[in-house]
Amino acid sequence: MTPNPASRHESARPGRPRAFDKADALAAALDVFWRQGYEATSVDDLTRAMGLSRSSFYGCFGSKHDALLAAVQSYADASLEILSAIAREETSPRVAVRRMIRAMVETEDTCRGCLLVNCITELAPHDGRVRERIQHHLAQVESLLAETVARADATQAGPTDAANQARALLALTVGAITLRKAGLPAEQVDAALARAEALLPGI
Amino acid sequence: MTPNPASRHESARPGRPRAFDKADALAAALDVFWRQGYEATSVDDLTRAMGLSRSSFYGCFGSKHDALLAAVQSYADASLEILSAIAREETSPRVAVRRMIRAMVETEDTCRGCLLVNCITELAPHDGRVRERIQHHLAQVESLLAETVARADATQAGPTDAANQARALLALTVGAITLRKAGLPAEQVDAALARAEALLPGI
DNA sequence: TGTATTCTGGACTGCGTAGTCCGAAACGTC
DNA sequence: GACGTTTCGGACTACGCAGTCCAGAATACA
Repeated sequence: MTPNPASRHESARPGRPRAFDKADALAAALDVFWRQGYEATSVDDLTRAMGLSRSSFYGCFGSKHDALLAAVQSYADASLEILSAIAREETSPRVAVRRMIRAMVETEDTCRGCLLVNCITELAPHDGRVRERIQHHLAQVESLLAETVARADATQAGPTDAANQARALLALTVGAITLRKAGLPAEQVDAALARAEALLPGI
Repeated sequence: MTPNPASRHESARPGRPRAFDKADALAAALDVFWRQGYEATSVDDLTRAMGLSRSSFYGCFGSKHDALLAAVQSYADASLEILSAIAREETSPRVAVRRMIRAMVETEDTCRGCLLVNCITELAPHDGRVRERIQHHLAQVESLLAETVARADATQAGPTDAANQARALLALTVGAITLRKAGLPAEQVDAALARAEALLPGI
């Protein structure tokens, strides 16, 4: 085990400085996990993509599993930042919801899907730490959607209803991401999304 | 490679007869793939669950990947049979759609999700044979849903609209399966599904 | 009974795996 | 410049992996 993991990640301490940027390395690792999944990714795949030796990798990230957790956290943080920026800046709640869903479905390379969705299907049932982080993120996204939905229709039944509606939108989004990954053409998935969005009251 | 794979799977030929039932063995393999995924499953896991030796496994199924394809096919066939039975027997199109979605979401053990959804996220982008079979199955399910939706509302825009609506329902279902796998409680997912279903016209 | 054919258990191969370890290099500080 | 600390490259370990192979057992057919 690493003797004192936490203290090794601080800055401004004596000794030879790290020759790589930790954030860059994590981004590279995230990319590999995103494309290949956890089990199908070897530490050699990671170190090659990150440009690190094995000892640098283990010294900095602890283990393959810890690196995944860090990647998941980084992805979730970035994703939530994008979504809350939309919620913050877009005055029309309808448009905000549409843009949030589009932002989740249309990543740079749709056949990779969403890292978090990939981790749910591959790992959630038997990996408690991954599951917890993803559940937390899902809850945050759901809240964000629920707030926006409630803003769109102040006359609706109540917060429970807004939560249910937000969860339905979330399910719709996750399903759209998965159908895209299965190879369905973008137009078909978009048409289905548009059809579903148009039917939700207040949106 | 197996010299003549196809001819080895017929019945009534000379020589020592197989000591196990192929369908039972396939069902056991399917179960393991379903729970663990493809990469995380070793051939030892499979042979142990199936009660076979390695040579029996390879002699009968060819390879780990071929076994997965057979399991996927078997799962898809059984799934489609259940759904078309509902479409055939249920006179109310509304109820039929609701029951079909419930049948897809509520498998015996929801934390395993759906084998086909699992295979999409794990394998679809880089495994053409798995992707083709799943795409074919998704198209069949979508057709079935579209027919039922059209039956519910003969006055609607047309077959394209029914297809879009069916695809939206499919996305919703796939998303609900994934959220269940992520550990969201059944009541919450059911409430979201009910909310979404109630809003689709003609359902 | 004899023969051809197929199954079966288990040993075996070659390779890929996650993670460890050590000597040397590179830095901050004194 | 010397010292303490950290990083780095790469060899190394022990094990798990998918797939092969073979000798023997079990059957159908003649």
